[in-house]
Amino acid sequence: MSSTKQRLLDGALTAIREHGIAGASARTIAAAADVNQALIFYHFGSIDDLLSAACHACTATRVKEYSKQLSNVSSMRELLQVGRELHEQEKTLGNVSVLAQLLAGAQNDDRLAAPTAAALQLWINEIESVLDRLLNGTPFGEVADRPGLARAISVAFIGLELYEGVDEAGARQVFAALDQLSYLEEIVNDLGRISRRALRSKISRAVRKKTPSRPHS
Amino acid sequence: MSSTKQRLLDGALTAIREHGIAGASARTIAAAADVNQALIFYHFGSIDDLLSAACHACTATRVKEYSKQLSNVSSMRELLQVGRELHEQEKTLGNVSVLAQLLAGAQNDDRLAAPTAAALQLWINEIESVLDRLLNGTPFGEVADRPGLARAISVAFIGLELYEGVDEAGARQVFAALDQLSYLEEIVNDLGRISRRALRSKISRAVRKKTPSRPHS
DNA sequence: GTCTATAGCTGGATAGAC
DNA sequence: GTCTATCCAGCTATAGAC
Repeated sequence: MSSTKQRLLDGALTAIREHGIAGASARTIAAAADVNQALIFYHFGSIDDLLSAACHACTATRVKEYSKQLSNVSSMRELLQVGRELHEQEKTLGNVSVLAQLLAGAQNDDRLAAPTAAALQLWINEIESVLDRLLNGTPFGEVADRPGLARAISVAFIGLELYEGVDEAGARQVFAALDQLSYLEEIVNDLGRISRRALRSKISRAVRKKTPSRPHS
Repeated sequence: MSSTKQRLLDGALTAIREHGIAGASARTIAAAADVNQALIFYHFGSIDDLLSAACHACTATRVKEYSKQLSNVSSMRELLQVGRELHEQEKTLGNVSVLAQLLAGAQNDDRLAAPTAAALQLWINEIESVLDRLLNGTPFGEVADRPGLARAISVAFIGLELYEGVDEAGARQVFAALDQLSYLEEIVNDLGRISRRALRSKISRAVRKKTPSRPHS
């Protein structure tokens, strides 16, 4: 990989972190990369394409970094703990989630939408495989919509990252509340142990009685 | 209220919805408001101040609109249903959450941060009062961190709004999964009825045994 | 591959006539 | 309060020398 290309990828991330998606221009990116501005177009064709490539590379790296920790997670509480560490690291790295900025920018830029969705999907896949492990063997696990839950967890985290930027104390409170909530999982599991079979059939019935959500595209 | 001021507030929202926070410039806003560009500075002083005022007014209106529905909510499932309606309406209104765009912009603009946090707080307060009603009398309600949970729900919703913009089908899946999850609430309540006192003490013990999250600032 | 230079816009903000 | 006109900084993108 040509060193310039790599510098531009890094510079794009720096620019997003320091100026947000709105301020990630050819000039700020080139300055952050310490590279001539015109080289962005030579190597990537457009700003959008550079941002997309940078976001994908950055996300892939971070998913890999956390993949091992996630593979050791054996409860919702532990998953939350990993989320907390990830959140702390994001804050240290520059107080902004690159993915959240791209998501915001993608709302009104069609060329950014698909690459951003693809980057987010990397996290979703990772979370889904954690859920697979956690839910196997539990009463709820037999009927749980794991892809849906994985998406819910991932996008909720994005929202939290954005919230952190405007209310740090509030974000801490969210983590405290989720921590508390995660204890309910164990309690439900305990209760389940009391009459596991009854619980299982109750869950199946309750969940299935609702209008089936037909997959749609 | 001078009609021009109101037109500018509306125009700012239109511009955010159509172009995102990055494209909400004096010129696009003035065009959407059908008002001379220089009047933004006469009436509001700066773009940031206009955006802040518009965001606050818009959020206050929408909170009021949904306040009655929220006051009738008597279960998590119903709360989710209101969330779904709100989400559908946002989509119809222009496929973008104004608050989410402001939140993204506020990450790197200090003058936007506090007003955005204040607007978001309007939703958080509303959700918190719903939680107060829902949790009163339940075993978990006695120890639940309601302000924290209200924030968690609110910011998760913001994340979902952003996700919708890049993956519509994925967002639908999230709602389906949450719907499914919301049935667990009833099941847990049922189980609780079996041995309510045992459950209550179990929850209290479990939740309190963790490191107390000291309020911090 | 990298540079300078520049075209052609759009940005926030202000001055000053009315 | 509203308008025109304008300053100047910043923007994306390209042309063309090296």
